[in-house]
Amino acid sequence: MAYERMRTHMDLNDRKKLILQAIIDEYIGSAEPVGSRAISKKHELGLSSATIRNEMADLEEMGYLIQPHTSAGRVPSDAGYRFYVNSLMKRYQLGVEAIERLRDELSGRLGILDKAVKRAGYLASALTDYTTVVSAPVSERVEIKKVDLVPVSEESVMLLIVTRTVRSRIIKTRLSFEKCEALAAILNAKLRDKTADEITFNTISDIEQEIIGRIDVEPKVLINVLHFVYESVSELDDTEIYVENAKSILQYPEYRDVDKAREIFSFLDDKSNLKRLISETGNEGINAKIGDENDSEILQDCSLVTVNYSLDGKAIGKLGVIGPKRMDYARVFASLDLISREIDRLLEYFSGNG
Amino acid sequence: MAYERMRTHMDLNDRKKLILQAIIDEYIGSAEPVGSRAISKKHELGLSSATIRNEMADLEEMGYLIQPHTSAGRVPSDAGYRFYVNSLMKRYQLGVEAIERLRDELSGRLGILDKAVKRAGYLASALTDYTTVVSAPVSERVEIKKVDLVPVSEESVMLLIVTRTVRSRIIKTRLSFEKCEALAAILNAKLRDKTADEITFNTISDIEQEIIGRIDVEPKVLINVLHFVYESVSELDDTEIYVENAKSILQYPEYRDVDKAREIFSFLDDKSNLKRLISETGNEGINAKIGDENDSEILQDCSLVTVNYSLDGKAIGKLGVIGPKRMDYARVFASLDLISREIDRLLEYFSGNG
DNA sequence: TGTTAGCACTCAACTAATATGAGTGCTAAC
DNA sequence: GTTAGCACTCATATTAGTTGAGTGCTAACA
Repeated sequence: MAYERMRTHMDLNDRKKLILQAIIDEYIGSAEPVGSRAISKKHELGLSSATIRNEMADLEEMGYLIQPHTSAGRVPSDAGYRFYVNSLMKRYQLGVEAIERLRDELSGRLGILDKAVKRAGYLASALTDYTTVVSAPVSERVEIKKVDLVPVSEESVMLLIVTRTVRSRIIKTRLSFEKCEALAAILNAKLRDKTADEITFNTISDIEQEIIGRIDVEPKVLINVLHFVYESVSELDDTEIYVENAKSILQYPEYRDVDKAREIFSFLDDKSNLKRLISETGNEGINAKIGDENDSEILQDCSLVTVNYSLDGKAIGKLGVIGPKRMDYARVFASLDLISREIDRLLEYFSGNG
Repeated sequence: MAYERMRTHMDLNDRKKLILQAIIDEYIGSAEPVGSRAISKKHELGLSSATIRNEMADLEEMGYLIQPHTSAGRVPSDAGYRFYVNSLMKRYQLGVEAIERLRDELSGRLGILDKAVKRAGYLASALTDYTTVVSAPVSERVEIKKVDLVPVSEESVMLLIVTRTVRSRIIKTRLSFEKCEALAAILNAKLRDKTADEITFNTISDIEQEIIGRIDVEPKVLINVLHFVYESVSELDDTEIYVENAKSILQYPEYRDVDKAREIFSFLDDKSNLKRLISETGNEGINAKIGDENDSEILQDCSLVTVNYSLDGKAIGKLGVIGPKRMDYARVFASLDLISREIDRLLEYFSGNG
């Protein structure tokens, strides 16, 4: 027992590392338990299957491999993947065309920021062929650039709040074009260049006082409008979350079971799950949660790799890739690295500091 | 043969209708071939299984039923469903609470029209538990209410086009706040209350002439801005399409086969498919396409039920439900009927004619 | 003439028995 | 330390046999 424990903590020698790497590489491709013969043949280690078998037995004892049953090959354990991700994984170089295309698609004829982020999620899913989750920028530092009221019918007015993006909502109220303009002017004077967290209920009360007497609006209407302004401003902080390419889950053999797939789909449909999920990941660089490192029961057989994107060196949103534990980590890491850097660049650009 | 053909065109007597209805009702619930004994027992027709068997044989001969194999029960054919939908189906009454909730959710704290429509799709999927496809209003008659230019950083300006909804895009260009305002004023004077199809390239040229000399902007910048204005206005016509609750597909036994499900997911992911699909449906009232009535290969085992929603009696968008052929048509028809009427009401309201 | 009981027949789906073969661990020889 | 060889294991595939739901047809009955 003492001996066993020693072994468990012993460092892997180079040959063991090579073999473990070969097994995981193999398994990532095949999703089938890997046998000693396959390794001995396909990977040129110059070792017989018997030798590999011995090493595999050791690796299993150390907790890096699992044997589903006596007469099957080996499958990486969570610890095996973890070791692979930390120490074994080869750098993956994305093709130049892929990088070029990415740049184009992200910055090209790109509309609004929300969409840039959504698009980044889409691109990550295209690059990796896994499902992606992306959270739109958290907006504590987002300044209000403009507020506007536009009558869109006789009985309704559209409230616009322009920050780095636009939010809009319809307010059911009768308000003439002129009164809208007058109201908007005051709102702008008071709200422009403020950030969402600077605007309190008091700010709104001030505005109310300002308006009363200066503009002739029914109190009921005014309260209605200001109510929505406040609500909309408060909502600026709401993190939007987008899921892209959920269907890719169905293509991996570990989810041939429809019920399992359905569980994940339901999980991905619930934004509150996703917000929690994505908020629980590391805040620096690229981060992987493998199998049981995920808190959520449903993701025990998945890995989640996330990256932060930032502005002025401060993380403001995350992009994550969800796939089977045997995902192609090297490729995913490379893709996320690239995309996050491109988003950073883009945000820098639009924020006017660049 | 002559006799057979006669039979095929013969009208169904009441008893046959009752039996066919019983079979389809049964099959909609179970997804398993329906046997004569089950009908004889569960539905109080006062007939023995032998009699039912005889009738079933007739119904099969007439093309309304199919026997998957000799020793199985009967399954409705496409023609069977068609007859059911046209003549047999019972009116379905949605619960009062469901209707109330729908009204609340649709009109309550509802933001913008795009979202109302998306929400309607969501509600339809919640009401029926099938996948829904909904196309946002086609905008030929949408008037431009306001155009605005807002600087959002030192190097970028946001272009806003407000119609019944808002579209926005970022233009990378240096433009001071004052110049933005001046430009916006001219754009508004020229574009307000025009519909997208009224604005041609000439309109834009006019505006260009107007601006040159009056406002001091670099020609390059001006051309850039006007280019985007034109492009954005042209894009107003783009039909947006939303799919809701695609995952519901996985819950029906006809899609236990992951590959089949995946096909459909891919199909639903491709907006061009959906646009074609939804444009090929009837333009009045509620419309069903059953099985092979769908042009698309992939939907041969599905039914698609659509309804138009309209403004001033003119259809401007569609809402569709996609599910297995044995879908609960009565429920789907009732749900779509209700929702489309509610949307009509809502649009009427916001358009200011109501 | 329409209805039904009864019976022989069919065939998908389940079960059990058997074969296959990929892969292992262990031993003994190199 | 490495490896050939062999006995052993066990998931998977194959086959044969059984079951039972459901049918069509016939003959008797109201």
